[in-house]
Amino acid sequence: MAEEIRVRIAPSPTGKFHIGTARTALFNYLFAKKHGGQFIVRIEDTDRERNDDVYVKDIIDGLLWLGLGFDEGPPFHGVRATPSKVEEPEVGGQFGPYFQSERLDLYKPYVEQLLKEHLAYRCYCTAEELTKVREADQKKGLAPKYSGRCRDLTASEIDKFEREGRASVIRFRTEPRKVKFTDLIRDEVEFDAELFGDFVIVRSDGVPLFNLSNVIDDSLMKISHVLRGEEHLANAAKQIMLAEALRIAVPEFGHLPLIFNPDRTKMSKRRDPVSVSDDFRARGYLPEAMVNFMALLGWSGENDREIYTLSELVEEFELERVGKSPSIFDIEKLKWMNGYYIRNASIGEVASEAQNFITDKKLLQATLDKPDFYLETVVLVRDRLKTYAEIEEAIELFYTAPKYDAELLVAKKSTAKNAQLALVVAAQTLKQIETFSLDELEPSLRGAAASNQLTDGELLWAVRAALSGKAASPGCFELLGILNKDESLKRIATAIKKLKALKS
RNA sequence: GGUCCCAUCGUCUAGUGGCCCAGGACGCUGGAUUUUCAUUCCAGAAAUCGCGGGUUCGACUCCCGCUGGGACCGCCA
Repeated sequence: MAEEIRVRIAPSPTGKFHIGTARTALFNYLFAKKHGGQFIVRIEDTDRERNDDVYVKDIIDGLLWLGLGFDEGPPFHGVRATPSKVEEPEVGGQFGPYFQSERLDLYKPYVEQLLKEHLAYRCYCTAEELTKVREADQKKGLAPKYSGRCRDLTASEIDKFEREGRASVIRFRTEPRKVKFTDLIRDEVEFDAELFGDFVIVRSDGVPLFNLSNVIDDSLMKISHVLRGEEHLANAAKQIMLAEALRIAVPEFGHLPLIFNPDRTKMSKRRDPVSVSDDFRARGYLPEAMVNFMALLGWSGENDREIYTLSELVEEFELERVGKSPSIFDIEKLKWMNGYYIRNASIGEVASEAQNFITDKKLLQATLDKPDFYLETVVLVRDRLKTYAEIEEAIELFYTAPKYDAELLVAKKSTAKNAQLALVVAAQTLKQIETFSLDELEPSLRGAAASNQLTDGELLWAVRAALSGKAASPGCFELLGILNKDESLKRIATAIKKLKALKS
């Protein structure tokens, strides 16, 4: 099989780029690149009511952000989308257009052919009639399927409907048969076509429906493998029937297990973090962590390995190692992985990426004004970050004197009295030191603690708390080193005042 | 209701008849380092492999049934 591997994702722009779509895109990308194939994006925007171009942009931006550049797809330089990070992928392609709404004419001959060969027919039933029947069926516990009322209309009946100006849809004439296929992930799958009934393939406004346009486009675009969510499993059977009727190529299908919430329900737009841009990118997650994490949802490599870059995934990816059972999206593990990637990124990268998450204008300006100082602060906080969004809270103490309660200054096994003593002693000691360096700071303060019957912990906690105003922060000496003499002494003085006030 | 799919620690998963009274990771607990937090390191608890039958000398692994969960059944995709 020297056939070229060509895969696609076919999102419909009816919402923000969904994490499930992203995972599907990832697996398609990995599969294609592993085999030297092409990854294609086709926007299925035939549902005029629900489409919006802002979603097209969101989807394409998201793909590029994740690093999933595509070989063919819609243009993103124009109005419909803009590129973000990543090297610009080749866009457009010889099988365009890549917006389904621009391909409507392409479907016409196929529909005509189906009609002519009586493999499809016009149905004049109104939507109301059908809903009524469907609801009645469901109540009776019957499988809801089309009755076939318009299946064998006579010429005069058709004539009559047409003269009445009745709208019509086009239905595919489903023959009683079994549709069998070998799914790349689920192996042998079989459906009884009779259960589908004669499904609609063209709407009354002449726009082809998903199953039809999808299968025609896949054929026209020479798609070799279709990897998509499990919710499409039954569609595969319909599409195979359609493709056979149309005498066009049928791609290989592979249906990926779905991703669920912790409560085992499908992730929903309304309550769950599913938007790649809003819920992950904007919250300070790294694309590398997202990719790595998503890959492990349903796929696993060998040797218990957990950490993979995109290109390593391309290298290791095997469709055979994709599981069949649905997985739950565990945000805790994502957070861990995100933190891992932050810790392993360079200081420079963390600094510049995290900077985008500083919302306070003055703080942001301060980091911009003194980039070297900002870099130093990042060195101190980087290992504590789980997401970039935490940067602001982590570094603000380096820029403004903190607000806190006096109680904070007292170490766990210490007393307010000792805390005050510690601060006074520390201040005296620090005043003697000209330039704050770790080498000098540490022995001096420890010595000061010892000679005043204070434990290291009591003294260092008090000083650290005075400097940071937080129960958790970088270390005492690091803080002193970066805040420097004047600011440190000032904060310690404030702390001493607080303690005095506490007593009275 | 019908059809189809799925089923190993709380979660992501390894495991393709004996190496598994089940391995890794997240999370959790304890410890070490340490001035706090985080990092790092070490240790631990955590799955009678959904249940019941088979097949086999031997089953997490194969077969059947059951149960549970999910998806789909639109003039959405």
